[in-house]
Formats: sequence, C-alpha cells, structure tokens
Amino acid sequence: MPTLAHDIKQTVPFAGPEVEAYLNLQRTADQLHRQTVELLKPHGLSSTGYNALRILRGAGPAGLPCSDVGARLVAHDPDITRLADRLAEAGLLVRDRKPGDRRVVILRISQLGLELLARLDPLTVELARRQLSHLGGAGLESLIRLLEQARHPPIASPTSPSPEKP
Amino acid sequence: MPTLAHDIKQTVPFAGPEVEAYLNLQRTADQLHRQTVELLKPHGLSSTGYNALRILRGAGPAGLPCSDVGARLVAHDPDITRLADRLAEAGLLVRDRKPGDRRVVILRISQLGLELLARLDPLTVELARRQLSHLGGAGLESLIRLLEQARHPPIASPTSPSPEKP
DNA sequence: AAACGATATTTGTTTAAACGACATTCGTGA
DNA sequence: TCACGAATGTCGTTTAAACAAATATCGTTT
Repeated sequence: MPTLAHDIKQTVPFAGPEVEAYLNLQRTADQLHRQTVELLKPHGLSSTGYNALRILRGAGPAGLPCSDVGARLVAHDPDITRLADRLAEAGLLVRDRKPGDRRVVILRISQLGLELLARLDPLTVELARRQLSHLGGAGLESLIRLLEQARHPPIASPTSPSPEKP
Repeated sequence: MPTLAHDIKQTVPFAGPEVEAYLNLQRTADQLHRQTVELLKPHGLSSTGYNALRILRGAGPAGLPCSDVGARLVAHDPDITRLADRLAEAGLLVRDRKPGDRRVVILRISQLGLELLARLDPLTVELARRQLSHLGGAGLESLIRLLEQARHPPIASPTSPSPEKP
C-alpha cells in the first residue's frame, strides 16, 4: 500500500492556479501551433523558417546577422546555420559575409522569399483570426497583456534558483 | 523597387490583435516551457515523459492504454511506443497486455516512477509559481479562462477551410 | 469458421532539434 | 606585431519528433 502515491493522488487535479494556468498555456499554444504547421506544410516551410523569413523581411535589404535572427525567433534556435542552409537551398534567402567583420554572416531575404511571404501572410493572418477572433477585442487585449506580463516576472530570473530559501 | 515588399513592410508590426496575441502566446509558452525542460533535464526526463508519467499516476494502478496516454498528453504524441520504450527502460513504468484485448498495451507507472514524481512535483509547482504567481489571483483566473476559450472556438474547426468564401 | 474491415501498436525512415567541440576572425593590450 | 580572450559560425553526433507502412488482434458478417 504505497502511501506515497496515495497522498499524492489527492493533490493531482491541480496544484494551484499557477499550475492550471501553465498547463492551459502549453496546451493552447500547442493546439494553435499545430494548425499553423499544417498550414505551412504544403508550402514546404516550417514554422521556424516562416518566422525567420518574417524577421528578415522586417530587417529590409540590409539583412541581419545569424545571431540576431536566432535571438529574435519566438523559439530561440541555437543552430541558425542549418536553418539558413535549408532556406538558402530553397532560394528563400541569401548569405553574405559582412564587409567589416568577416566573422558574421549576413542573411537577406530573397525576392522569392518575399513572394512566398506575400502569399503566406494572408493565410496565417486569417488562421489567427479564426483561432482567436472569438475572444473579442477586450479579451484579446487582456490576453496579450497577461501573456506579456507572464514573460516579465517582477524579480529574479525564474531559471536561477532563488539565492536563499532556509 | 519591389512594391510588393514595400506594401507589406507597412503591415509588418502586427496584422491585428489576433496575430499579436498568437505570437505572444507562442513566445510565452516557449519561454516557460524551456525553463521546465531545464528543470527536468538533470533528472533525465523530458517534459513529454513527465506529462505521461503524471497521466499514468492519475490513472492509478489500473493503468492506461497507450492510445489514451497519447490523447491526454498536452502535445499529442502519435508515437507512444518509443516514449514508453524510454520510460520503461528507465524503470519508470511497466507494460502489460490487456487481458481481454491483446491488441492494447496497458501502461502502468512503477514505484520508481511514483517516487520520481514525488520528488519532481514540488519543483515543478514551485517553478510554475515563480513563473506566474505575479499575475495575481484575478489575473490567473482571467488567463485560464481566456486560454480555455481560445481552445474552444465557437464554430467550424479552424483547421478545415471555411466551406464557402465567395 | 473464414473473411472483412476496424482498431492498436510496432517498426522503418526521414527530418529537425539539442548539445558540444572546433575553426575563424576580431579587438585589445603587452 | 604578437598573443590572448571574446565573439561568431560551422560541423559532428546524439536524440527525439513526424510520417508512412506493416503487423497483430478483435468484432462482425457470411
């Protein structure tokens, strides 16, 4: 008779509203993300690739170093090299060495990449609307505010253990 | 002079609140998820594995078929076989054939698995609190409600294209 | 009971993410 | 100018996710 399991069993449903919110967040994000992946798949693009191309479009013809692209991605990808490999092979971006600093590689979106984004943007915008418009204007604003707030905890980076806890 | 890119550039910042909410959702979920992955890593467990074990604990000694576990996971994993392989090899669960129906494989959490969860639960709960408690009780309830609402659009599955749009 | 379709899991293969080691280049200071 | 440390990418390898095909079992019908 494992009292361990028995004790825990009691607390299973939800260990407080924070855990419930966390699980809802992951579940919802995953569900919506999968729909985006499905939308992008027939165009031969991953969601990471799509995000990278949008970042590069935002950077304009000046392009952006690999590291900057990696830092701005929603899911920080430490391996931009291979991501850029695939996008370059598909002709969606171009790679150049930075004139002043030969360490950095500048990524620029190509005309083909711009055209692909121009085709994809209406689709992803429409998808987001189908997914979320029923929350209403006030609901969306509230959700946005709460999510931003969640990403910015008041103190002490949550990854590092609290320095004292006697 | 690519007017295509130029036109789009205007609309880049955010194509409406739904897109802004979507990106915030993905960004926030990814940030919090990575912290959970970091927390679990030293214990040799992936977040999917951790979720699967919690589902099995909730199922009790009766266990649960593979397919049921897959359906209840936050990120529906179509490949439970290999997930169960790893967890079984680590001694965290046991596999049995269902007596009445030899097609289905019943997964049961082991004593070792229960003990691991008992050690991990306080850590994940504390992490969730560090991540989200600053939203406050009202904020958390509001967030939970909005996320649940987001997962349940009023009509027409968002994955299938709307049947008519002339 | 033999055959058919449905269900549940396994297996093989491709693809991408994760992690670490390595190489190149730059800036700085002896 | 030479050496040293930091910054930036690249590459090799391990691990897991994604997808399709194959296998085994069941329930039902003929």
